[in-house]
Amino acid sequence: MYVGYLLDKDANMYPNSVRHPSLNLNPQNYVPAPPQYSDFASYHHVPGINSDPHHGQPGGTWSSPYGPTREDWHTYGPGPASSTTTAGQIGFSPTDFNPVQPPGSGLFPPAMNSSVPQLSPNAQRRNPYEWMRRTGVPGTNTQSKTRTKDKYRVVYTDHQRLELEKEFHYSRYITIRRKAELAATLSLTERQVKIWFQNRRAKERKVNKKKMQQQTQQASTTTPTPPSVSTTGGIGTMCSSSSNNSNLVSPSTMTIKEEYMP
DNA sequence: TTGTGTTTTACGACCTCC
DNA sequence: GGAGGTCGTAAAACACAA
Repeated sequence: MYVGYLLDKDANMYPNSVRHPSLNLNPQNYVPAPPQYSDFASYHHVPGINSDPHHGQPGGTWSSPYGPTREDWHTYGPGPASSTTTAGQIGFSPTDFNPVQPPGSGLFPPAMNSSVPQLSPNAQRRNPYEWMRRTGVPGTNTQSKTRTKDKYRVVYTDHQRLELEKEFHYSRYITIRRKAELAATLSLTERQVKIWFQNRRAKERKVNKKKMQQQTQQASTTTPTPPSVSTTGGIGTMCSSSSNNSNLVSPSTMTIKEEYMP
């Protein structure tokens, strides 16, 4: 999966970046992260994308109320803290995708160099140039129209997807305010951000459903009695601003790595 | 190279909430 | 009534086996 590829690729990208505590924490916008999201406690937001006042918080540490740090997730390593970005120039450079920045490589990421190993499993089968071919040069933010009739759908850039994923990991439901911010910084429309989150939740539900089916299948074949479904962090514990989330399935039974396993 | 299955954007229908 | 939720689906983009 691409995102896994992206996250792997960005393994050392975001070391000390923090999320501004005021971002979603105002009374009406704050979406209390469910316990299962404690996995993302160490999720760090991109400082580079945060030219907006909500992401600034220089040097601060977002003391997450969401539980202990997860080692799977703190692999966001040192990353560029570009603070001079504007919408469309989202503090992004090709080097952002590479934890190791060889000196002198200005325009192209180390992935372009054969000496730098690919970090993700997908990368082994992906052409290192593919991210360029598919989405154009990052930073120019040229989205590829995929149809002659102007647009059927665009393919989001790796960076756009990465940031959206990170936001999603922070909260399954994006606030209006944050949606506007993300849309601005990623050069997307708010509608696109909204729909992306909708699709992303649908994807998660699909994955969880699949896992549940596998688990029940396993249980039925291994044990004579059906296993009791744990309610702690299980189904229906998803907490969100949405009033209609009872059918959501908690991802707590899976790790990040599981979810983004290629 | 090609056929096929999966994933990713995008939309419409419908529902709930304010 | 508008905004945003899920659900289902279309179609491009993509991965991969044959």
